[in-house]
Amino acid sequence: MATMHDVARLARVSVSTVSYVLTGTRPISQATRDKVLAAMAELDYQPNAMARGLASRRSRILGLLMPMDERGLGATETAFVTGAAAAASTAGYHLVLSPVGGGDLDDLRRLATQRMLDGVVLMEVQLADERVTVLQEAGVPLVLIGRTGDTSALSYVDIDFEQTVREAVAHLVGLGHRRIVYVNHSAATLASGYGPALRTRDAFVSAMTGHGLEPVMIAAEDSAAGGRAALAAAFAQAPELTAVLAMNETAIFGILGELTGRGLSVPDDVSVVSMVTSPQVAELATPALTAMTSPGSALGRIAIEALLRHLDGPAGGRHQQLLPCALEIRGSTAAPRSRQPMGADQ
Amino acid sequence: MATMHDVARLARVSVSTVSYVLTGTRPISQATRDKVLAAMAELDYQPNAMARGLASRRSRILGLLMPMDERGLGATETAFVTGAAAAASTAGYHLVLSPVGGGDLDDLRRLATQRMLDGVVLMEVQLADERVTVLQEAGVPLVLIGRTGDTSALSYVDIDFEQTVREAVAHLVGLGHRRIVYVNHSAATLASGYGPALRTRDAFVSAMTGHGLEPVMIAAEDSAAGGRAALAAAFAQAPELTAVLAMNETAIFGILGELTGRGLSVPDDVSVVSMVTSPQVAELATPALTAMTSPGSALGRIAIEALLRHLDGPAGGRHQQLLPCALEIRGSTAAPRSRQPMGADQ
DNA sequence: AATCTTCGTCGAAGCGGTTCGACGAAGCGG
DNA sequence: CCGCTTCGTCGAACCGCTTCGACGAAGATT
Repeated sequence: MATMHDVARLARVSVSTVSYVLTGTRPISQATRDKVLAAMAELDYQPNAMARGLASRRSRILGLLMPMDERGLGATETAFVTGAAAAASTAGYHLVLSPVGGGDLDDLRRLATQRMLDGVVLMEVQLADERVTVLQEAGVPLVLIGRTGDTSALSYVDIDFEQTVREAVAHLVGLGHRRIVYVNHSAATLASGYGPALRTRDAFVSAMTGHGLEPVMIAAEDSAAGGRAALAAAFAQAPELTAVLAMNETAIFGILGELTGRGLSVPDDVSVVSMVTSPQVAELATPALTAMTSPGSALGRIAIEALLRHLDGPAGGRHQQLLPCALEIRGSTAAPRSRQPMGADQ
Repeated sequence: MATMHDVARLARVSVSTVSYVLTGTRPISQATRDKVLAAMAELDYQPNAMARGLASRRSRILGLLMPMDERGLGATETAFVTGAAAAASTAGYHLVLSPVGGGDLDDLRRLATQRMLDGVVLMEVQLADERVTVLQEAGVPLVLIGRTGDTSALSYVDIDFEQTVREAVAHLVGLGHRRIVYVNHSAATLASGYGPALRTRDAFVSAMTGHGLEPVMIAAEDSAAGGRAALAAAFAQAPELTAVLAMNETAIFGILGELTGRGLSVPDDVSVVSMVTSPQVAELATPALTAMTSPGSALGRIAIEALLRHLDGPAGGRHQQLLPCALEIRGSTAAPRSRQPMGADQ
């Protein structure tokens, strides 16, 4: 393994010159630069990341802390990760994914405090998130995906749930639906302060009310069984429902199964819209689901770019941005059977 | 940020003594150790990972190179990752996940060659995998999940596909099925030399032949549409089929949809077994799928443990191990309608 | 022409640890 | 009682790179 000294000797320059060629910190004449580059190529030189990190006090490693529960990562999260990785790589940074579950805050603290990470992107932030506190105390630059309850001081990128729900509801209302049920995450999730669940709930209420319609929300466990139960509950509360809006990638399959089980056809009897859903998952269902597609990879890229800005200038200030999901119409929505489309209010 | 010097000064010992307390490389008296530990606690000392890595030539970081395609990570892969992360953490190592796609071999080479990773676990290994070559050239200790074509020189952990297929077939045959179709990954995937697809194909042929039955295999694209097409092809080739064995988590939903579309009921008309499938996914379907559950987290743990053994003693030699999937019977398999169970051959 | 910048390069001092050789103090057998 | 290990500790030399101050050679300024 060649070192900088080897390169310097071969190129007949000093080590510092080699370093300047590498980092561009000081001007170097073209002739010298060429000599050095030739020597590096000949020796197949690769800088030692540890030494570089120690001397420069920057590891050039960014952490992406992601949740890893038993359910696995959806295509949405994956798009997010690849978007972030690409952005980091472009900027010459490595992105390491750390599967810190809820429990191991200590592990997180260690990572942050050992100066191994220049900055961190936090996924799936809770409204009150201990990890944020830990990282702030450790003084690690931070960008959130999602928002804490108090959004004042931190940088974040998040899905614009309000806008997304509004669009989804408008789509259904535009088709002529009046009785629309929103299937959210579980009651426990809501109680735990999961931002997306709470925000969409509120947005749904306000969107429906805005159309002069009555909002009905059902909480569903994240499982197929939960979806089936939720649909039953929905019919109990709103017997004439003609459309279901759901933000629960797991439950939605139960919902569809139960619909079929009741002899109801999608979309003729009941329209279904799935929110924050990747095209891949939407296509799994028969018929393919009309869905609000999340801006996954853009979200990842923007988060990393904001983080990098923080590293360069601490004066950078906060970056706060919301991105809406895009409506993609597939086979699971249509005008309700019993009425004409009403052209509604948009 | 306190350094070792600060700790040494406060404890009135030399830096090397502090280091020995930390690493346990040399004996230290209890009295001194206590003084040092007290000083560390008081200063809230955390060793600097970079400095430690530079001096010791070990980063204490293990890499897990995982594929990140658009489809996302299944629960199977996730279990794998969490198993690996837990094992690494127990041993005092960090595990970083690197989402290296197919393209960026350079990025991989850089990571490996910059001495940032002590060792690497490679997921989703192809029969002929360039990444293996790159890493071997870089001299990075390596453990594979999956196997290359030539298994002689490398350490690996893999699913025992032969055994898994044999069990799945035995289950169906035991129920009385005679016409069983195997839905594999796509023809392109097979052609690309994807080990699991090839091994299960061979195992299926041999298992069926062993029962005196004719093996019928269909290649399916990894999509719901692919599954539907595959089922149509299956009925074309084997009109009286009563059971489908599938190893394609995506296509299986299309298969189920198409079955329902044809007015066939699962499991009464056709039994379905899904291979290398997590309980979470199996439960998504209605009825829940009888599946061969992969030993995900065990696989991850074992891979990391083998890797750590490589780091300690290069004399460690290879570690090669196969783990079978466990049959979990749910609602998608039953005796075929037209015949009695036959008690078959086990 | 003398002085002042700017440019390009060098040498050396760290960055925060690990590790090796050395060395005094005990503990030991003979 | 003496020489010989063993134990516990220290000092110093790195690990491979960045970065700062210095300095000679040009080019610009007056």
